[in-house]
Amino acid sequence: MKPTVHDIAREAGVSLATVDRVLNRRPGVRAATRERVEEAIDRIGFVRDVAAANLAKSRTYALAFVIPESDNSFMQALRDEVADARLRGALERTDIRLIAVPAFDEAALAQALDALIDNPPAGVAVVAIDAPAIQARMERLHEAGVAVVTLVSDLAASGRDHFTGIDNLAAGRTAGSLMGRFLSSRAGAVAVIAGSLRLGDHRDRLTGFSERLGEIAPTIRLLEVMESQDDPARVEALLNSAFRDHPDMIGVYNLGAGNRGLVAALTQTTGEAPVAIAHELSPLTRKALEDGLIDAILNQDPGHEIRSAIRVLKARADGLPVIAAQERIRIDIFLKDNLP
Amino acid sequence: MKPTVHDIAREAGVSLATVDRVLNRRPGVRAATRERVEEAIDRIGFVRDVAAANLAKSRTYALAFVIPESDNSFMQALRDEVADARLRGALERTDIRLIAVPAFDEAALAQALDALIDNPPAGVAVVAIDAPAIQARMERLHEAGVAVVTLVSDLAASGRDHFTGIDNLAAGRTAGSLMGRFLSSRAGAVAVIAGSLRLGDHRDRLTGFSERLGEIAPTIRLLEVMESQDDPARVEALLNSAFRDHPDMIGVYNLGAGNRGLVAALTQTTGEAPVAIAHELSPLTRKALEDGLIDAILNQDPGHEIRSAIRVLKARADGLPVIAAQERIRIDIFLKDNLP
DNA sequence: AAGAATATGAGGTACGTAAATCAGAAATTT
DNA sequence: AAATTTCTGATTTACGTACCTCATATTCTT
Repeated sequence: MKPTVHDIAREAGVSLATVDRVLNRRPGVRAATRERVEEAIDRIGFVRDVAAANLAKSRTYALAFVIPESDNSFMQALRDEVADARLRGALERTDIRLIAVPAFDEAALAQALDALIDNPPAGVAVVAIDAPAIQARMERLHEAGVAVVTLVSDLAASGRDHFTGIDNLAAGRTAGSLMGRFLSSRAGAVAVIAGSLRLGDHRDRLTGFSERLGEIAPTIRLLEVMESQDDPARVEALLNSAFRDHPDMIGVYNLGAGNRGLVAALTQTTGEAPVAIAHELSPLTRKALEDGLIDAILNQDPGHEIRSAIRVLKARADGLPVIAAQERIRIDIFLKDNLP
Repeated sequence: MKPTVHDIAREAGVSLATVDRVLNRRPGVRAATRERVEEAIDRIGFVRDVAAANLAKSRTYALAFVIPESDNSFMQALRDEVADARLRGALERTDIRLIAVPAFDEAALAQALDALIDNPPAGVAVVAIDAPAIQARMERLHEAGVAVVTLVSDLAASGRDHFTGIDNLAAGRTAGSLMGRFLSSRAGAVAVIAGSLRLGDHRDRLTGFSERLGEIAPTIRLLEVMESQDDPARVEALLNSAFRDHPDMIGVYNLGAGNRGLVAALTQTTGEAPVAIAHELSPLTRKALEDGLIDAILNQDPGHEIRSAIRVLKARADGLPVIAAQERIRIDIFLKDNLP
């Protein structure tokens, strides 16, 4: 039979109250007694029954998710996943609030965080803009005992407890590998479009891509990176002019959002189709993959990210350790053949 | 506040006992009353608190995993994951038994299943051999009210409730895509090694691979498939002779186990390295990826599979529906750049 | 209409933990 | 040695559900 708190008490020769004090780090236990209890816990292999504990605590974890209200499908999916998690809240004893803030708007984000500082939940997950004002607020939350997680895009250095998102340098390298191998030994130019190089994740992807492509396909000429602000129209315009200016363009990597523009530009190309690689699986990119317009999609699963963030926030709120390996978000590669 | 059974009782104007009878399908409730209660449940949006329910039931789910005792790293990993899940059992209220049976041994598997029929757990997960004797036993278990899941390798048609594993046809196509694209427009031969074509998953992979490679790279000459019985030594021998017999061999796909033999054979090749694709990430294949010996690894995550199987078995044991989308096992593609 | 059968109500205990109270013991200070 | 502070024990209630018993109400049989 699974050992219970009563077994600890008996085993350590103390009362239930003392066991409770030790288990829940309440004061009023001499060091010697505490050790006796902990030793008994180890000896009989007691594991707290989380279900019963939560039931007794009737604890709910108040969590807040701060996510930009961009209309790109990835952020949309992220918000949808939060909404889903919100519905599951009753079962998981979470009370989740979704706070949508204007995208790229540092002031609005800062304001949202200030509101959270005034009325702090147990944990906060933020798709952060890497700016001092934001970092300062993250640290303030952290110091107030709030569990803090950055989502998708990390801060350079911050009071965050954890980053939930992919390794964007590795993602860029992966894109570089695929581009290089798909192009094989062909010679020509490759265009790269970023949303904004002020975003840490976009910078990392660019770095990784350039490095790896250089290693694997030195004959390729990498065009200067273009910035789209994640705007599909701009992506399309930039690409169209690039195709015009560089007739030998044989590859495109869109490392940001705005894939609608990528697909539009690719549809218009004539002659041999360029190799196209982009990020984030959506109905649009899925169809483009199936149609052969796009050759590979790198993806981070928004559902995984939200669920991981929730697990981490709950664990941190309880002062429990996080199993890093379990919370690593994978870089998925999708071809038309392994679509989920 | 989350509604409880008491709220249902009040709302439906019945006693707690009646609510309990309705919730747990106990007899002794008139149809009209039952409807009143169910209507109240819907109206107030009651969701049973699973944690409290399990606590009250002090229910544990007795589950059995039947897995071949092959020494290849994937089956090893699968068994390790079961062992891990076993340790978590106290928390998740599962009592998991791992039954290792000799690989490829139909009689031993049948015997193991017979033992389970005599002393049926709540759920069984089996890495099944596709044979009538096995199917019959699966159906017998199913009819005895045991939740039944096939693991990794599915049966053609069976009384199973669910298949936990990847779509192997899609996996084969994915391998075909990668092989075709990595080889680009080169001409030459590609070798395929299977474990045994009597295994459904290996057959599917082969079919997918051949189809897709034919579509994408018609200039490639596909050598006749070789069978290794998942034995590394045989894989190596087969490959060595293939390299000798076909000097234009530019690609290898090992769709079964025995990657140690693949790596050994690849290490000995001279001249331009062939494109190599294999299944299952392990320390060995990981290193081969990093060293550039292997170009891509397709992977199914054993941890995901075991956890998914447990979720499905628990849900089935409770008569709850399974969210198919959530239980789909993905085909992971790993290059040296996106290793986890 | 009496008896039998079936529905329902009322109330309790249990699951394993949290959290509180209060009394008494032990250690520390004065 | 007395007063104070710090530990510890004993006991209780609560969380939401399951499951049991017993009593009473309602319906069905004959």
